Amino acid sequence: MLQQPAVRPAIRTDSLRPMSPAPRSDFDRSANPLAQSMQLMGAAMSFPRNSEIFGENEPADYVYLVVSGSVRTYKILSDGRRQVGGFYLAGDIFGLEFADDHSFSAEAISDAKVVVVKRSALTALAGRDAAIARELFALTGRELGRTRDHVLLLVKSAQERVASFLLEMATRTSTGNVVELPMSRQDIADYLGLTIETVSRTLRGLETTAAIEVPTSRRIVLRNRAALSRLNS
Amino acid sequence: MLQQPAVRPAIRTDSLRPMSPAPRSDFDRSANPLAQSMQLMGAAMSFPRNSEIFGENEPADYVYLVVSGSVRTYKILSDGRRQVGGFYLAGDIFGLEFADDHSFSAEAISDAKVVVVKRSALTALAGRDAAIARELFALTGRELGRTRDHVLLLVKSAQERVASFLLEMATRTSTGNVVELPMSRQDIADYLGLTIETVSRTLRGLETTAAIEVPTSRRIVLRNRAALSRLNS
DNA sequence: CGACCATTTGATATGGATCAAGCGATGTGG
DNA sequence: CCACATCGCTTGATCCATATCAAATGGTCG
Repeated sequence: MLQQPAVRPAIRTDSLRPMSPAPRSDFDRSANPLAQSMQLMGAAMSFPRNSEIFGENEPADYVYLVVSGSVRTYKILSDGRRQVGGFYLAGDIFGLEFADDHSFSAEAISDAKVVVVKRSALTALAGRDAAIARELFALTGRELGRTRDHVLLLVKSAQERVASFLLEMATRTSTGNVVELPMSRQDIADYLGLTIETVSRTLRGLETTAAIEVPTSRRIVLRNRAALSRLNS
Repeated sequence: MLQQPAVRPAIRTDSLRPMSPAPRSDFDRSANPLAQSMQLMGAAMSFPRNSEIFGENEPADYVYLVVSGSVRTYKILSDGRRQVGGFYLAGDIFGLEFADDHSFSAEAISDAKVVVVKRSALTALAGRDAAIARELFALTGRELGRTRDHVLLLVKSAQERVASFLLEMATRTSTGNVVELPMSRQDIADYLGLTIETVSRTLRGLETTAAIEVPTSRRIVLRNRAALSRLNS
């Protein structure tokens, strides 16, 4: 059901160092002033695939910017099931909290470079710089919007959930009609509130109706966006 | 399935007037500085039961504070189903948006008094008053937290959803173990992503196990919170 | 090559939806 | 003030989408 027991490496301060020249998938940090500031203020860290970045109930003293790779946030429910709260790709900011502690855990989906900024430093900067404050507020608003969409996703049929997910990923990665999924079927299932079997079968179903192609399990080609959107609700 | 077609009264400016002496269930506005400011800045309006306060896709030019009564926000999905986003009781603020338009509709569940504040006025005030800005930010954080909890709710079993809902309502209304529900079974069902039949049967089930009592359909007595919490996940 | 792990595929079980009545409270017109 | 219509809720019978259990397949890495 749940995948491998989470490795839990201590945060490795030896990997704190200035960013090296950007590898291919690094985020263009000139785009977003908040991400830009975080780059300047923060420390770059590397997290190997499946390693924990922070844990639920740990103090939320840092905010994180994905430079490369991708990240999932999740929560383990009392019955052992895992609910994935969201996926964060290069350029995305995660770990934003309003309470003292994190309400989710975060793990690297693939080897990830992340810039880590002290939350207190960020709020202090927001106090001095109104543009940053606005940006931070807007970011929170986007996170809220995304979470509201997640709620809507979870009341739809399996087909609708998978179709919505694919369209969302296509928008976020914007590589034409080819979506490279960084996450496993289990991650997708736990995000959509389905089982891996249902995700797999649903993808197969969409392939059968020629809405998508699945050349490899991590690569999906959208063949008929209109059909997917029609399912989208 | 969906209840009566929404009445759609124009906003009645004749009800714009200073607050009269608080009726019994009015919110104690001294508690929250943001609510306090909204009281001062805003106009009081009354909305009859089931009337629309704002509609999805309308410009989000106002923010709302519930003075008395209660409010639901919701969205109609393409297949006609309704998803309730949340319930807002006296003292709660709703209608907060970060885009130009509302992403949900809002209706009065029972006759409701609401204070309406221009969004631009509120953001202007936040620009001048750091305490208000903080409060607004914190409010957004709470809304985000509540929405994240809603996500977690929707992946649980019917029993767990209903139990969680009852516990949440008990916390929010804090009338000991007696919960007076302002909303219909249909409202609850659409919030929990279930049908009214399932909500009804699940309440009956909880009653059978002596976790709750249901003296009238709108009144629930929590007899065994521990049992409910155990279901809560 | 062989082991391991993710994914797919198949067979069956089940929780909640759907369809269909029944029931009780509330309000309305005669 | 009663008979009756209405509406929200409950209860019952059946169906179906997705979960669960089980096994086969395929890709990756030592």
